[in-house]
This record gives sequence, C-alpha cells and structure tokens, in this order.
Amino acid sequence: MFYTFFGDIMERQILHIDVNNAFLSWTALELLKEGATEDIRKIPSAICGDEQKRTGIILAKSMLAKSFGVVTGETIYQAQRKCPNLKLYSSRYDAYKRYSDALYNLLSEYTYMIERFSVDECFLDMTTFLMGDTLLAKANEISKRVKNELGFTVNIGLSNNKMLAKMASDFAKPDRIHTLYPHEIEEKIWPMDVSELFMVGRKSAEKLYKFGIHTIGDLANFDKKFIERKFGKQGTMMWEYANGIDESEVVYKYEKSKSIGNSITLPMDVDNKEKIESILLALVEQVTFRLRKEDRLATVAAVQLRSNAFKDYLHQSKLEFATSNTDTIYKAAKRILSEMYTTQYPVRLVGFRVDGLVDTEDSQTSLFNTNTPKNDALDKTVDKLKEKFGYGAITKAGDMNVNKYMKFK
DNA sequence: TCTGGGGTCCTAGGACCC
DNA sequence: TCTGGGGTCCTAGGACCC
Repeated sequence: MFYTFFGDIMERQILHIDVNNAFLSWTALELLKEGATEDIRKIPSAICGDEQKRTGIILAKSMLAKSFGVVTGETIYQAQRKCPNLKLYSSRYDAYKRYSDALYNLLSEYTYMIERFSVDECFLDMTTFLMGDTLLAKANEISKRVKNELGFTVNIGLSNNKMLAKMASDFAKPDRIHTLYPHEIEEKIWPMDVSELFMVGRKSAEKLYKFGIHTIGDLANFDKKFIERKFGKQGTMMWEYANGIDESEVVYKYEKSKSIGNSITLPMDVDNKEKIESILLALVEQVTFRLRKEDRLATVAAVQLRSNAFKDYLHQSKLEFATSNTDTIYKAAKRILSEMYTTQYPVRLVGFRVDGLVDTEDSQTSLFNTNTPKNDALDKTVDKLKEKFGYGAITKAGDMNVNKYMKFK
C-alpha cells in the first residue's frame, strides 16, 4: 500500500519491462548496423558460448528457434538436433551494455523510481507519475517509443506490485502488454504449474509436487503454516507470491554491489596446483581491478573450484583487514586454495570472488594493515595502464596462456 | 542432458564468550 | 566440570534469479 499525504490509500502502479530475446535482438541490431542483409530475429538463430572452450550452451534464441523447441541453457548439440538449420552467433557484452543503458535512459524519463533488475529488465513505480494518464496508456507509449527509437521490442507487465507485474510481463511474447491485477490471479496464474511461479525453482517444485501441490492455485490454497514448516522463509514468500502478495518496493536508489567475482571454465581439466594458482592470479587481478574501480574494499575472499563431475567447492576466509590490494588478496586466495585443494578430482572451473565489501572511506585503518603506500600506488599505476591500453595490456598473471581464456571487461 | 557466468539470500553447524 | 542456554561470528553449501 502507498499512503499519500492526503491520507488516503492508493494502490501502487507498477510496470515491469522485459526486453524480448535481449541478447539475440541486440546482436541482430549490431549485425544490421554492420551491414548484414539478414535480420537474425526472423530466422532460427541463437546466441551461444564456444564448444571448444566447453562453454557451448544456448544463451538466447529467436522465436523461430523456440518454435523448434530450442531452450536457453541446453547444449549447442542438443539445440542443433532439434533445429538443424539453427544459425549460431557469439555474445557481444559491450553492445548489450550500450542497449541496456539506452533503455534505462529512456525509461528514466517516466519516473525516477526505477529499478534496474537485470541487464534487460526494469521495474518502474508510476504511482505518482501518471499525470492524468492510465498506467496502460503509459505502457503503450513506452512500448512504441522503445520500438521506434531503440529498434527492439519489449514485454510490459502491469500490476499493483512488483511480483505480479513481473509474472504479467512473462505471459505471451513478444511485443505484448499484459495486466495481472489481484482480481485476475485466480483466472490467470492459479491454473499454471507451480514451477512457473517466481522464485520457485526446480528443487522447490519437485518438493511441492511430493505434497500434491502442482499448480500455483494448489499452493495458494494450501495451509500456509505447513509450507513455512517445510520451506522456512522461502516458504512464506512462495505462499504469499501464489496469493499475489508482495510488499517489496521498487529500489530506485543506487545500491552498491555486495560481492564481486569472476570465474572461468577451463578448456580442459586441470590437476596441477601451480596451474590453478596462475589462473587464480589472473582472476584476482580482474576482481581487484573491478573492486578498485568501484572504490570499495573487501573483507572476505572466496575461492571456487568445480570438479569435472560438476560438484562445486567454495571456501572463504575473512581478511585481516579491509583491502583492495592485489598482492594482499592474492596471498589470501593462495592460502584458501592450499586449504581446500586436493588431487581427488580434476578441476573444470576456477572462480574467485570478494565479499563483505565496504566503502573505502568507511574502512577503519587497521594496525595490522600492512598495505604500504607503495603497494597501493603500484595498483593505481597498473589500473591506469589497463584503462588506457586495454585490460590485457598489463598483467601480473605469469602464464599468459591463462589470459587468452579470460573475458576482459 | 555432459551442462556459462554473475550475483543475492538463507540455513545450519561449530567456535567462542558470557 | 560431569554442565545450560543465548548471542555472535565465521564458514560451507544450497537455492534462486537473469
């Protein structure tokens, strides 16, 4: 509920905007810009990783590819079996960032209460920004403008809260506007499979099926206490979502990230600690570079290893003091690796992330902070060179072969 | 099924302190 | 010390999202 200063209770007016096949549409626009004669949105096509690098999965697909049964997340091999004429394209993250920013800027003209939920999704709280229009009229205008000015289509969901608006934008695609107001829940989403509900993933769905809960309606009408006993906080949320309840606000103030990480699937399994260390160094350099760019310090370091059997191991350790120094953090990373590393399994993926981030100015100087000004000055110099000549220009990562596997930002 | 990469949040158990 | 319970911090793992 939203209370105005007049004291009456106003229903919130929320829009959820979702770009249709974002990576594919944006790649299509780039290709057309480069002179392509064919619009890949109009043929069976997909954006995917690289099989040689063992990252060969489908990241996005065209409507036609979808009609052949191609789904996001499956392997290229599986997709091609369903759709032999599937045309494949690799991702272009720099371009995606540009289109995402353009969309955000356009939407910002409608309200400052805007939340960037992901690279291709935004929530807008329009409650006090309708200016005499209906929410639907605004949605129509946004839809047309995005299509005409930016060249791609979006789905828009309308409701009184974020969760319902998001569920609505996921109805029939592409280029559609849907409402999902509380009085429409029973008709529109209760018949749907419970796995379709936001925040009900594969594991929760399987568990719900065992209790005889198959549809969102089943869940909505089930005993709330029972669901809470079985699923904890997650259960409370699921039950409330099934009943259309969501009080969360559009988070329009810039929120800083709480952790920063990078990981890399290796082209082949590695069973050698020195090799993993050199990969780790490249990752630490990349992560601390991003950390310093955001002007933040880390208090926790974490190393991730994925076995060739696809089991993940994540070990973390609190740092002695908040820092963004490459050397200090790399030493911690090596220590963590030593603690967790065994030769029991070949390693398929190495990841590194920092957590418990604090602002540089907020951090208390620790007596044990052995960061010398010299260390920090070195980081700064290296960062500047990276900004100027590109990330790959200068790196401490000893084994340069590692760098060719990394995606530089 | 031979399975990306970047995040957030929650839970549970152990250590430690009072 | 044979022993209780609460609070907090830390870590590992898991679920979910895009």
